[in-house]
Amino acid sequence: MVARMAESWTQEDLSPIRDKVYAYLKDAILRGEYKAGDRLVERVLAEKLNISRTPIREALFRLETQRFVRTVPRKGVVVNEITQAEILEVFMILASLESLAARLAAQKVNDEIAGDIDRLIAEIDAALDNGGGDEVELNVQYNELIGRAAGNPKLHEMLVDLKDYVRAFSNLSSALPGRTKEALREHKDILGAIRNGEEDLAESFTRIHLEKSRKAYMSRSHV
Amino acid sequence: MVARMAESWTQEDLSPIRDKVYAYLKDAILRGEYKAGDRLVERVLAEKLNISRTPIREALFRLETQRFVRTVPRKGVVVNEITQAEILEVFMILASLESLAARLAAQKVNDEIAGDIDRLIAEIDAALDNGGGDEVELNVQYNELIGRAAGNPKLHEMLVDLKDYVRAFSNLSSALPGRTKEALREHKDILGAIRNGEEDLAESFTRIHLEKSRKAYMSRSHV
DNA sequence: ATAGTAAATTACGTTAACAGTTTAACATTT
DNA sequence: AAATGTTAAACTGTTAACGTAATTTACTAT
Repeated sequence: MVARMAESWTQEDLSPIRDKVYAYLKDAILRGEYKAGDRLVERVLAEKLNISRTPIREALFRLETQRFVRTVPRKGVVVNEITQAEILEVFMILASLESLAARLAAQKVNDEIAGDIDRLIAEIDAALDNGGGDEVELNVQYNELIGRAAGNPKLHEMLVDLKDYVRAFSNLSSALPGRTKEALREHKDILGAIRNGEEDLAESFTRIHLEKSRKAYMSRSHV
Repeated sequence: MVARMAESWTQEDLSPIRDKVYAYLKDAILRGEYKAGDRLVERVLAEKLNISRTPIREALFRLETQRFVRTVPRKGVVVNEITQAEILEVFMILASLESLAARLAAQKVNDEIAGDIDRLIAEIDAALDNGGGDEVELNVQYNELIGRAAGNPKLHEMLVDLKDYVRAFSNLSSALPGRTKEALREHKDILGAIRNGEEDLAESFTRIHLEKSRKAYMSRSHV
């Protein structure tokens, strides 16, 4: 039938252009292609992506409410420059919310989640032995698992946003060489505590983990 | 000088229309003028406010990223209906972040903040004696004070957003008759703990306060 | 009378054009 | 040569119009 083909086509194309632009720009900022202070000129972007200015503007407004860019009235939008102080503020908030998530996950752990945790721990072990693996992917899985286990989608969403925010403005993408392995081990400890339903331990481990991450970031950015 | 006059004039008119529309719509949602499920038709709003659709759209996009409305592609935007579960999720997050703020405030308390706290406590006492006063204003002052004392603007901003969110979708504006006085007393306890630099106490009081607020909300919404 | 279909209406998605402001270059004057 | 005034280019803010998809309405045929 033609209808089905048309449906799959429109389905693909149903997402407004603004969403694609938003994804493109956010990714570019997260990857460091656009750096703090860079101007994002609507017409330039419109020509580059071969669309009109409107979807660009709409994407920029979304980035503005998430503080990735700031718009100066009548002047334009620039990639936000962020102070070290603000990053430390976010680390503090992250510590609070991540430990909450860990505690909730430990409270609500069940057989299904436990199985998922076992699988992820096994993958982490393998990565630690083989000296690497895809740490980024493991990190994503870790966050997804905790988010699901905590049973609080709103919390998960906020955590994702906050981590994106930190990542964008601290160039944490290529983290410290020794730190990734350490982080994996810390994740293992947290997952183990959650698996056993030990709320207090899961929360403490998470707080320690975030504190170490913060120190690693600070020692790096002071160079 | 002409320059100063011109400056104050442009200052006034510098804010784009979209900001005014955003303020108008958000206020309307917070006041309950637009309720969950109501459609917000761009053209209708544009005619009502005597402007074109574009600033309307821009304001709606901002409201969308803050989850006050949701837009269905090709259909339009409606005021978000929120589940009870999600409100409870937000209460949990609020408890975590507010207790963090209270702890930080207690850590960083100084003479200036202590003086402000004393003044606010005196106002609360007066309100409690006179049987009321402007509780809403006292609430705002309480939040501003804690936000300032905690020295974490990002945290303060998130708290404001989350509270707006809860307020919009729980019709908490006209709270329970007995609850406002109780809340004022709890605020007093928290402020006292902060004033004395007692971190643990400030955090505990805040957790208890939020837990009571949650229960009050739940008992109310189950009617 | 009902069901199915076609037309008209509605409303969003996008584009293009216009208006107003800011920035920058340039010329003029001291 | 420096400073100031003027002009032009660039960019955002806003409007209006067009295209398209979805919904509703009305009409026709059974």
